[in-house]
Amino acid sequence: MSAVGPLPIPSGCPGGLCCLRPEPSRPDQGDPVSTPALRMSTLFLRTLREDPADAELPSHRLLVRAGYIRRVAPGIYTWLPLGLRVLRNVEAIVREEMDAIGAQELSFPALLPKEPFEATGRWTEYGDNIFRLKDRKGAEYLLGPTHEEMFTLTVKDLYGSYKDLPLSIYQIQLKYRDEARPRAGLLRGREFVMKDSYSFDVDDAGLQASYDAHRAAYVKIFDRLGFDYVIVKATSGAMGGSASEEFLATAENGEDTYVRCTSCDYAANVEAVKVPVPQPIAYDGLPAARAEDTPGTPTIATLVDHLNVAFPRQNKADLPWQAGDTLKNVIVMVVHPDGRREPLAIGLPGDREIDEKRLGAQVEPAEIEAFDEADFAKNPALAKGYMGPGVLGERAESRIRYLLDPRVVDGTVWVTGADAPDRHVIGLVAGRDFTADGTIEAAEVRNGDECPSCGQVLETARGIEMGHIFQLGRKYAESLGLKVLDHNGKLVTVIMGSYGVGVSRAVAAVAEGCHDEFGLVWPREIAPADVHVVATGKAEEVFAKADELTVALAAQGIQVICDDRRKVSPGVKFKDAELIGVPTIVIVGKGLEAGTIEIKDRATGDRREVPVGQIVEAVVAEVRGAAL
RNA sequence: CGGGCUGUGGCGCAGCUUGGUAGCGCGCUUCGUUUGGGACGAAGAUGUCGCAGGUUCAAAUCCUGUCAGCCCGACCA
Repeated sequence: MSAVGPLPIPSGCPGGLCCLRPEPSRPDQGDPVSTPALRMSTLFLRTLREDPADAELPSHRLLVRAGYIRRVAPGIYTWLPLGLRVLRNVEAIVREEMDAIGAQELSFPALLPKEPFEATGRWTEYGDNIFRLKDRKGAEYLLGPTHEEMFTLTVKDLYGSYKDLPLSIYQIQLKYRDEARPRAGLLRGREFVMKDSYSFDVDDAGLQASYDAHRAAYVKIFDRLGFDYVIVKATSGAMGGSASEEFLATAENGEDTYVRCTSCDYAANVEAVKVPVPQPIAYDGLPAARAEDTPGTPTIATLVDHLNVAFPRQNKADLPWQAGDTLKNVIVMVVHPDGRREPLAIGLPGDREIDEKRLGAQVEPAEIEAFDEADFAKNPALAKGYMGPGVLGERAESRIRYLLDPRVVDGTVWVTGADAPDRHVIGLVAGRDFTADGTIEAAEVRNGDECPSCGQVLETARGIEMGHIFQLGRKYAESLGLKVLDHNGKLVTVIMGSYGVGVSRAVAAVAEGCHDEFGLVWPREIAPADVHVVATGKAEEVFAKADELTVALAAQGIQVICDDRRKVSPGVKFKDAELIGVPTIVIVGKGLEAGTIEIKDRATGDRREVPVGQIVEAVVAEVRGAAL
């Protein structure tokens, strides 16, 4: 048995703290590369007994408490040694899967000149979200919030022929966005690590192939990251583009709401849900619409109450009037990027609210503002609280564009405003009595809504956006002039795809999904180490054995954290091990007298005693087995 | 940008109503005891009480202003 003393640390490692860089991929020959262990006695780490006051979400709380990250400024964090290891592990997975589909890694600066962003209009469109700065000469720069321009311009710079394509390139880089409200630790920061890749193809078929390859790679990445996720249809947001899917980590605390079908495999971000359009209904023989006095009924609730008192239903006596029988008309102000303001009227069933996110996605890149009292004053045709289709529409008196919820098909019958104070129209038939300028997906999506794919029931859930893939199309290629010569010698605009993974966000998302009351519970592939060896007791023999085991495991290429702290009570060590969340905990202690060492599974709590002589292979099997 | 809350040692907090020596727990240092579930004793170190004005003999405490942070909402990848 070796005496406790200087540890046989592999050469090149000054103190066991040096292995913070991603582990290089192992040589194929199968010769295990020894990995320096982290020793708690010297590890730059301080765990906190209490939760930090400014953290709410479990991921934020635990990452700070367990000593993975420290806040420096709002939305800006330091990666401490353990955290950096996890981050690097996530990066390594992303890198491997991107490389596997032939994407090539490069790295753009985070500090960028403004000119490319002016060329695409985003210097202004991105607004306050850009961190801007000036150099000593007064030239303007920004910290890149995203790098579409750089990717596009660099390809333009170097390539000019269809023979050069297809091409997929990516980077893992820090991004900067001056969030109005950074929150939830790493989940929404102002500085964050993102993998973004772009594909460049000459035609739609090529784009589709590149998209499919990325999609497959993303499935592998998120499978390996080891948390529950869903792939949902999405809108492409400010980036522009068409086909689009998001990878969401399922999480109650997530910021994104999505729906999934309880019967088929349909899933979509609420912003992207398309309402199933009912068949038009024949309206021959329906009674004519009639306007009635409905005093004091400017809201749907007051209107429904009044209807049931003053105009109880005759034909369906057992069905009182409901909010869904009314057609609610709402006006918003659409503000275009050039500052132009245009009112927009939306008609939807009275039992639904406008979902501002869904509406926003429809009018992108324009923004929505309230249509206020002053705006009403400028449009005398509008009777606030009693607006109806009578005056709405581009060819109607108000000249305001009027779009309907897709549920309002021809033949549906409604109660709606009569465009005069205290008056409503009953029995107004869509298609017969009014038409609109089109339809719009702006009504809220609710739990229980009909699935647009199979007609069954949708349920809503929350998630964290982890990845987003979409077919960008020609937007950036056009505005930046990225063209190549095709095989006929003609210039064609390149078609691009855009694919992002929130790398630092993934660390938080995994933590959000993988923890218990005691601390973090990392999936094996991204854990800061494979094994956490805990030496308990004060016997020299215990520390010597823990040391020996640590070295032996490291020699097998296993990453080890060894709690070799003297004068620290076992309770503290156990608590720290559980907080830190390495998947396998090995306890060298009281069992040693009987010749055994304990292996404990962090996730399940299962523990077993293993004879000292078999401990190395038992741990190796545990690690390799679970890691596949 | 709206609403709410909070700024006191590295962390978590009390003290403020009613002005008068800046306190507690954790952590940290030293010594001793302890060592299988966040040990114990003793002795220590660490504070421009967010900042700036004002009132007062005297301000962490009262007044005015200001800045910052967190949470909810809006917005956003």
